[in-house]
Amino acid sequence: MESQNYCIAGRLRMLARVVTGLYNDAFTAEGVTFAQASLLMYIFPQPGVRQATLSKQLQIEKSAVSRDIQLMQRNGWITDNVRNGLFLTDEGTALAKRCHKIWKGLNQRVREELGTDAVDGLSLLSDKLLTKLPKE
Amino acid sequence: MESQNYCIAGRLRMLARVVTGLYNDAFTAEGVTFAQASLLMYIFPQPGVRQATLSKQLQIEKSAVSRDIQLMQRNGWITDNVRNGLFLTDEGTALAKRCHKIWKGLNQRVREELGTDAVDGLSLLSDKLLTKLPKE
DNA sequence: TCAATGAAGTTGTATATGCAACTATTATTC
DNA sequence: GAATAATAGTTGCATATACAACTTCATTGA
Repeated sequence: MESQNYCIAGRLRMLARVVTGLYNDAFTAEGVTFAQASLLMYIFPQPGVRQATLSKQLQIEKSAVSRDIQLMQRNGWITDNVRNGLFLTDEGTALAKRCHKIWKGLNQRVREELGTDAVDGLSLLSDKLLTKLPKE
Repeated sequence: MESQNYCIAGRLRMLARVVTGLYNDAFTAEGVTFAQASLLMYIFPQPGVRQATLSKQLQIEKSAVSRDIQLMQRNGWITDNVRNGLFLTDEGTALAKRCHKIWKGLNQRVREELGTDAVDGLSLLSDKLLTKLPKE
């Protein structure tokens, strides 16, 4: 092999940019970004979830979560009193469901196009990266 | 398998956040972010490279490249007359070399900790994602 | 030559993130 | 129960990105 010394971080960041664009396109019809749709879909099945929990689950810095939540609240998708756990409004709930439908189809399609091996490759990488390299 | 339906985009984005943090830490001593170090290391071997080329190589939107470059220019790492190709200043060149040294060690270490299989998994995923799913 | 095209860059606007420092809330210990 | 420690959330500040619209140049035809 030749280019077998590419940058792990650089490659992952590039792929993240590419798939983000791909997924974002699928959600523009709903007027949400993928990041927002993702949060909606994380909150939906765990009503009352704490920002700190989402921060760990998604590995997003707590201040970033705080701001994402504030934005979603301004959009009317999350109720007030954020410090006592997160709850979707009716509108937020409906949106989360529509996003999930979109996501399910898209993610399935992407998995098929990538193929089992590539997806398994991601799973393996993911496992190693999240368990072997956590901040000590 | 159970959790075999995770979100491809979500996972990639999470991994990108994690490795970004890891690589950023390694560059803080030099006062650069990984994103900046990466650009320096891309420009170094291709003096006079165009923003449009970097945009394609890194899959970063051209306006984002433009702003990254402006910032690096303000930092004194890139010469003026950006519209005629990018050139590192002496300071930028020296910094690029130091960054490359840091990167080489870190990336090697990360590769070893991840293991060949995980890295191959990333390579495969990368190949599929960049060839099979490009914006039509 | 000069108008039409197209590529490259820039700028307005917005989101997504991170780090540090600060505040607020809760839990622990004397 | 009050002081202290720990956890959660927020805010100031900065970078990284994206999309759309605009500007600059360079190319190409008639």
